[in-house]
Amino acid sequence: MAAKPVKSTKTNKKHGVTRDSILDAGLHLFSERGFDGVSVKDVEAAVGLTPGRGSFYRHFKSREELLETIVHREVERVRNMRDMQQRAVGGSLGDRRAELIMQFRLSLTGLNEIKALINLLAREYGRFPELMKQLRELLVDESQELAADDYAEDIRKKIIRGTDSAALSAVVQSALVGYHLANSYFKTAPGGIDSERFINTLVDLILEK
Amino acid sequence: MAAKPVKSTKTNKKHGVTRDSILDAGLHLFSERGFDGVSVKDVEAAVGLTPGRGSFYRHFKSREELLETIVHREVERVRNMRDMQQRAVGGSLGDRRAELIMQFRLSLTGLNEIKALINLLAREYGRFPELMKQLRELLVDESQELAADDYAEDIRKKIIRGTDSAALSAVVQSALVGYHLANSYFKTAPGGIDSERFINTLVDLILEK
DNA sequence: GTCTATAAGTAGATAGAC
DNA sequence: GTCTATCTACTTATAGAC
Repeated sequence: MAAKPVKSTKTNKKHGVTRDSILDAGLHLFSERGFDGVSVKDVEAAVGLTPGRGSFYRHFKSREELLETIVHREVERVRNMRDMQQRAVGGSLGDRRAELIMQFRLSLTGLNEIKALINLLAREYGRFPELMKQLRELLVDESQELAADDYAEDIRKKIIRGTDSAALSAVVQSALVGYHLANSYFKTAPGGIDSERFINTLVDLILEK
Repeated sequence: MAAKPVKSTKTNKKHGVTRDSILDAGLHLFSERGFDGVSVKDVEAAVGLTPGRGSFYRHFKSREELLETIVHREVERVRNMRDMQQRAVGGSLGDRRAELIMQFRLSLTGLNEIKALINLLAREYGRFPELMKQLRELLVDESQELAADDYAEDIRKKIIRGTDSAALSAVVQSALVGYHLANSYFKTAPGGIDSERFINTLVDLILEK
């Protein structure tokens, strides 16, 4: 299994550019200017290679392979982060209100964390369906189901309002995502409402009493 | 005032391609493939000109001018539509619940109407700030203030819940926009919740009792 | 692992004939 | 109003020297 010669333990970078530095630069460039707005030349320049000399191709076989690698790495990174946080917050206090507020805060900071990834894929809408699917699973499918289960229990206990826990989960998630995107795309909080005020209003809305 | 010679009443198209047909084609092409994904050649082909011959430039001085004209036309179109609907629904029934449901339905169909425009500008994030500003005014600033006024009155009358009408307006608008975008970008209703179920849950949430 | 050089293609835009 | 022809610039990607 460990048959490869001992060149270096992990990132054998000698003195040149690391694969990771290309991934980092690519994520931010693609996110800011779109896939077509970033030439291989731009990426080379960003990591300190002489622009236009094609040294990029020693690291990735094409511009498209770079994009795929970036998305995959980012999705995994965020999935791990979310799972860790979830374990940390889960049923920590008896106070459901405080717990919801904390959860919504984490949702917003989580969305902020993958801002660049969302941006990147939103730009390339319809062009890389396979990559889009990865984002959907992470952002919608997985997140929403988990919350819906909690809401169902709270509804039984008459802690939160309503009867349709799945729909409630969709409303809450949509509100948080919508708020985040309005902030992100228009660089202004909708109606000038800051995130704490937004979260408080949302929590008041779903809590019974 | 009416000094121009009587060439033709409105769209003097002789027999060639109309300016409007280029705008229509441009909107849909840009929306589907992004600004950089659509060459002048593509636009020419779409309206029946020989691709690659540059006849496009008799109608618009550049590809960028085409984009600006498209956005301006679309924003005006939707603003007019919204204002007409608003007059039609305003205080029509004594039933506030039915009225809210109707309003949210109109919001969602309105968002659907400008799907192509939203798509187009979301792709070019950060590149055409002036055009983005037009969309924000239409979609966030104008819409949200109007709703907030209604909510403030309803809160006084104890018809709807909460104390912060501006924040409530932001939550509602964010939920609707978030729901629309999830549908639009992932081509699947979040959590499999259809729009009527979503709207009902949202209305139940904000109504007192 | 980076450089030089270069191939082959496509883009936006213009001038002028019809 | 459309077509022919063309200029210039830039793109992805490869081959081979160091």
